[in-house]
Amino acid sequence: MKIEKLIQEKNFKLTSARKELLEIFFHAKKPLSFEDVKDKISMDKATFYRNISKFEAESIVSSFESNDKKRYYEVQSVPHAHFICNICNKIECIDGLADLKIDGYIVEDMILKGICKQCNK
Amino acid sequence: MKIEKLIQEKNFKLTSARKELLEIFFHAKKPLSFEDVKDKISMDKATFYRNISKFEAESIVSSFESNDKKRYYEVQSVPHAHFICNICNKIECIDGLADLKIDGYIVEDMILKGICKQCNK
DNA sequence: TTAGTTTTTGCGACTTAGTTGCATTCATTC
DNA sequence: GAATGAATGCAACTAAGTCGCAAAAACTAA
Repeated sequence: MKIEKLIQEKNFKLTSARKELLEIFFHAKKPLSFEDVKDKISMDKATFYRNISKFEAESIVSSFESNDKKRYYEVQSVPHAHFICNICNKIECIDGLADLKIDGYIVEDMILKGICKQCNK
Repeated sequence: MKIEKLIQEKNFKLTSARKELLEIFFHAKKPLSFEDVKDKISMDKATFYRNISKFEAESIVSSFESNDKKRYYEVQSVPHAHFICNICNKIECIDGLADLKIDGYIVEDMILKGICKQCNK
């Protein structure tokens, strides 16, 4: 099971909270907030945030703030941009954008805001 | 005085809170949060947020969330991107990026995150 | 100028995402 | 299968932003 292996590689204790969390994030098609996760599994928010913060420190997940004051998390995989709709607040992953070079800066993440396909009809 | 005129054009009452706020934002070189503003002038946060929200509704200012859970505001002028440093959290305006076209979407804003010039030394 | 109406302000109470301290429970190691 | 160090859950807390309300300021017309 690759999730168990990943946890042990990082020298984290193998707890069911961690397994459940990573299970959810590895199967998610889009970034999730704590609210999204707690609808799927019962977990104290302190446990969620403490584990997520460890996962981020180990570069297993990455995160960003959306329009709704919530932070969204996803498993780090292929670099891609995120589109946040200013009308419906939906978050979508956008692949295939050439990565941006700006002199002297390292661009690690790109967030686009505007009007999504659904709302632009 | 262009600020007075602007307020009156929008049919807002000409109060000193509004004049002071717009004065600050028109002269700012980068987006500001409420915290930044209250260091410059004494203003109740409710007054700040209520006025800012009116300015946004009238497209006088625009805003985005940063890494630090705060919202940053600036006067709407030439469209440009923002760079947020993941290390020092500083926000910079980035001009001269070609605007991105994505089929079916309207891109209104671009936020880049990564490592800024200062931190990348 | 003033009297009347409406809008804005400031205060305090509230909301909500996220954090922290602490006692209990659990995973690991010998 | 005990010892021990880390992880969990709970409750209390923090901080950005919102809301209701009474007082104050802006505009309007006489």
